[in-house]
Amino acid sequence: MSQSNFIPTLADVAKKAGVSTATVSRCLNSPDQLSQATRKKVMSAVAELGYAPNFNAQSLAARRTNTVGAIIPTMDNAIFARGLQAFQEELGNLGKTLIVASSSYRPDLELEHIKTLTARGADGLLLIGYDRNPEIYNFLKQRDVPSLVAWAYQTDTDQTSVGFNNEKAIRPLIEEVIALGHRNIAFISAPKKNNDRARDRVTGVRMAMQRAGLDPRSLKLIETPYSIENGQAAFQKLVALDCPPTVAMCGNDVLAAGAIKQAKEMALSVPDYISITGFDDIELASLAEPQLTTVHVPHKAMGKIAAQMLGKMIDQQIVESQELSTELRLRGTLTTPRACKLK
Amino acid sequence: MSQSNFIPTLADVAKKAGVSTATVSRCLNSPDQLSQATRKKVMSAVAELGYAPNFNAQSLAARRTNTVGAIIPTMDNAIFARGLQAFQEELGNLGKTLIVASSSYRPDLELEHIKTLTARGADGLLLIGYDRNPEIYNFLKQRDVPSLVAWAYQTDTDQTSVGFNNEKAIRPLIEEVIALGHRNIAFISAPKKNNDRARDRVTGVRMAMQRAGLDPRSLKLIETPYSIENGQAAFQKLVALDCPPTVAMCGNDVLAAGAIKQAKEMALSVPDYISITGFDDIELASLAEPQLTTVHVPHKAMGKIAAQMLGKMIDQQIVESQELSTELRLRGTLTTPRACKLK
DNA sequence: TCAAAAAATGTAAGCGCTTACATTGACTTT
DNA sequence: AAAGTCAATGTAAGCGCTTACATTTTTTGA
Repeated sequence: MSQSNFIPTLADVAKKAGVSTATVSRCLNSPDQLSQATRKKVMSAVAELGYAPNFNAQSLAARRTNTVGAIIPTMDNAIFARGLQAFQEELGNLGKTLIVASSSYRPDLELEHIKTLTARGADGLLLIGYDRNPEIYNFLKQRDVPSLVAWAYQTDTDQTSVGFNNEKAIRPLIEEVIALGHRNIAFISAPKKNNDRARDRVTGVRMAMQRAGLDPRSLKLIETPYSIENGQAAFQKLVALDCPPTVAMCGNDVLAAGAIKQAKEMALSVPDYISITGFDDIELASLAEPQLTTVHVPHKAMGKIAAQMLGKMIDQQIVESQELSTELRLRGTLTTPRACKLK
Repeated sequence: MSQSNFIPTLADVAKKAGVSTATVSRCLNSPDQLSQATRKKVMSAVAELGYAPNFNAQSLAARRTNTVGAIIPTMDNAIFARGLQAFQEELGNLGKTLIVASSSYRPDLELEHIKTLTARGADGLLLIGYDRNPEIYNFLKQRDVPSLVAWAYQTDTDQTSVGFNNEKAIRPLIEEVIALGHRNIAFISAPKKNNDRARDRVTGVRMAMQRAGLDPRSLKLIETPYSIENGQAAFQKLVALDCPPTVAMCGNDVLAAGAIKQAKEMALSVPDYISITGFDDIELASLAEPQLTTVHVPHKAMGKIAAQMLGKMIDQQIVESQELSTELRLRGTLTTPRACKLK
């Protein structure tokens, strides 16, 4: 307790202010219960000592942490980084702190993080997508921790969510592709396993093909984790095919960026030789050359709304799932297929 | 305590295993102190009850949190997102959790977050850059919280850091610019106030000009926060000048991307009419058209090393600041100035 | 003016852990 | 066989807060 790094406690403040610890606690948590005079006394003691409450003690005693956890696949993807940034800002407004963990798209890691965050007493959890072991949902229910699913929206579940329906979101895009005359379609997707968003996008494409009288099984599908390099590799595989597709639709913009890059390296004209589309509309999309045709997703808004919803859920309020709308962004990488121009 | 959402405590485990709470605690924290038999008993009780320690109680009692805090300007910038992702992964390996806060480049917010994170008992703090009120450093010292500065490296301070010297990092780039014959140079920087990294880059440029016999005051400097739009606006201002520069050097790649975009919109050829350079070498850089000449920074490695260093600092080990090296990436956006080709 | 109600404050029992210290046996030594 | 070691475990005192309940003070109303 040398004067140099002495950390004051509630009791120190109480002594200095000449009141009980309960009063100090009240002064900090519900000031209106105190008389003006006492409040002033306490406040100046707080200021003088530079007191800051010990968070752990606070949480332990009050049984709430004012902390929410978010488990995202990776921060190293603009869409999550951006959404999380907004999420965190709004959380700050609500007086809550964020703890982030990333699962690297691995269910086992996700489970582990969920347990850790729960042990830390997270008041609520933000999860990405629906797909996970029911065991996890049971655990959450058992622990009574509210959780919000983001980046996805489904109606056939009681899990609250904020996001969009991926199947529906990709629909205008695939319909445009088909309308332009494409019949030889490829899709570069993230691995569909454990990833409902990726899966729903593919399903959306297949359904539209069916509706248009095309054989959904004719879709050339490649699954590969999101990254520029993987996008390049997948694209290369596609154009090496006997009968290369006239359009390479991509599960997200990062993959699409890889495809564009590879096309350039191979001196294949986009979109004249082959069209390319993305999903997400990150900055990259409008910076690419030509600009990427993609589906715009309101990541920032989603993060903000997620924070508000989770805040309410933590306060035991009933919250309805919220569907956000996405928007087709037609830009330069999509045109009619090479074989049937002017068809 | 209904069977449904009953959360077991240490005491419950102890009772079930027929031992004292101390034994259970030891079993979890230093198992080798126990006899094989007891350990087994305890472990199975733990498993049976699905026990997980309450983090807050743990921290309160043990006076350490196994948590580190990071305060970054924004997650919404690939460099920090990437660095942080690596930081967090490595932290996970060390059994520590990360709490992130973002300051939005505002010193007041940074201070506030530092206080919050300290109150939460963060065992250590990751900070970006050196520039901050001495009051903050005093606070940290007083509270005895180890802190590591990243994304910068300076020798004339006792604050431990991991990063690179921004002045030095930009040197090969500006020297190349000058060597190519550019004499009318512009620099689009982030606001230099409270941002040593931005400032050092400008200083580096000025110093090189001086060394080359150019007047450093002739540097056309624009300060604007990092964003594509701001890059565009700044670039527009530059080319509207009576005597537009032959090269627009940018404080980072995001600004540079904006500049390239604007150049395209104005149909000004890059690099023939005007050269553009960036800093950071984010994915964008090699995706742009033409590819951006920039300075490569090892963000991922920095994040990882930062975690290791901070881990050691928390364990009271002495740690030396570490300098990382950057590398010039000459690509397509830089060439000789229009006025003096073949000079 | 005085009892009753309301407001302000104090008392003290935890919250779920860790850990210094005490205790208990089982083994060594001599 | 007594004394000393040492490993394994138990006891219990906190860690710094919150909050139910008790107590005191002030306000109110008739």
